[in-house]
Amino acid sequence: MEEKLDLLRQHFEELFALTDDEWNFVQSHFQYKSLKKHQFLIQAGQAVDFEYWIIKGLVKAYSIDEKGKEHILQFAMENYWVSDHCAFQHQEPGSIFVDCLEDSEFFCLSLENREKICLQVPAVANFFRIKSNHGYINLQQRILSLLTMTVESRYEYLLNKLPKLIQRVPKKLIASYLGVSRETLSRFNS
Amino acid sequence: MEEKLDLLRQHFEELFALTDDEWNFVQSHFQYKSLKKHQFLIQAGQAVDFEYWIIKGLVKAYSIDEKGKEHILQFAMENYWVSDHCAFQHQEPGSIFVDCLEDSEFFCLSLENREKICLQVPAVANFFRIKSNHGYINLQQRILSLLTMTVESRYEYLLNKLPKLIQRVPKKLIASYLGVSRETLSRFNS
DNA sequence: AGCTAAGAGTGACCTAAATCACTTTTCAAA
DNA sequence: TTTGAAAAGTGATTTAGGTCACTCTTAGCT
Repeated sequence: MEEKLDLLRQHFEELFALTDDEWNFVQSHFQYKSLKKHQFLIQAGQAVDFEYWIIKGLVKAYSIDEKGKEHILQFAMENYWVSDHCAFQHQEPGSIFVDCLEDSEFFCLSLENREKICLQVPAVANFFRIKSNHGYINLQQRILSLLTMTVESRYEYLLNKLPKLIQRVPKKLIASYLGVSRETLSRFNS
Repeated sequence: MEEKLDLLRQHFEELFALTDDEWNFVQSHFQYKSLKKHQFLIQAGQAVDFEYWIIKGLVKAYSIDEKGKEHILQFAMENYWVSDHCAFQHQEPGSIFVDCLEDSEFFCLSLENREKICLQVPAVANFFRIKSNHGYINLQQRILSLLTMTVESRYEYLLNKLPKLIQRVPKKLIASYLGVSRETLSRFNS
């Protein structure tokens, strides 16, 4: 467990250094969780008590439409943060699912604890500020790619941006992430 | 100008209170700018020196594809923050345009000044942390709406979410925001 | 008030991608 | 090592939405 917490500390300190005292305070607000492939981290309709930092593994966050079709909002792996951020922030029942594509391990942070460590340790507030900002920028680029690019160039762009991800994820899920049918994506690869 | 700065202070204090000293420090890092309808706040290819808080007015942020077609990334009005966040954060030439749909006024914040006030005043770091988080949540919902909803329901959703905006913006721009052609949107309205 | 230009509606036609149906390949669990 | 299920490929058909061309309407400007 010590090494796992070290990874988390390194993750924080990529942006802002923490004193040992600060880190001890911060780390005491996380709890550990481990799940097997196919298990759910978050289910629509249920309370979303945590955001999760992924120590190891791979998950998909997705919503299911009226026709039962799955739409991938995000893939998240080592060093990523994942949650139903909307439900988490407003402390209401979630509307998306998050499940494991591989056996995965997480550090869990409740909203109360997040606010506590942000108010207590300014470096942590700044960490999440910068992280959120990066996330915002990424989502803006994804929106632009959905609005401006063809399916084919969206796929190439993703291949280029996250090559390791593609190896770990079935193509039908990539298709869903790109907003295109499995069949159409298949016709481009070949 | 005093009343305008008061508006900005109110905006900050919606989330976290500031002492008068803190506020004086913070506000000294902003500068005022005013533009007429059709003038550019940001142009692709040029440096993006600021993020902008909108005191009054309405702007559109958009990118232009190879065919010269405009794709709206964001509309922003009173109390919104707008920039080419990606270029701003990385201090590189921008890739989007922002221009005024109405005469508009702004408070401008440079990256250097933003970091300065965030490190100096934790409440400001927390303010931007929460704001970024809200922005992230909004963009996730927009992505989901692009992936899961039909054009018609995306339009209804937007009408419902930002009714005042629709009144101030030509429908062809709404169409562009929704990722659909002017003609197709027109057929739904009627 | 009159004029220009932008915005908006609408019909005809076209195309990219969805859908459906089926086959082939890959992989993991018994 | 077999075997059943998930993943992936592919052909035929359908369809939502794009594009083009034109008209009608609205809003600034002088």
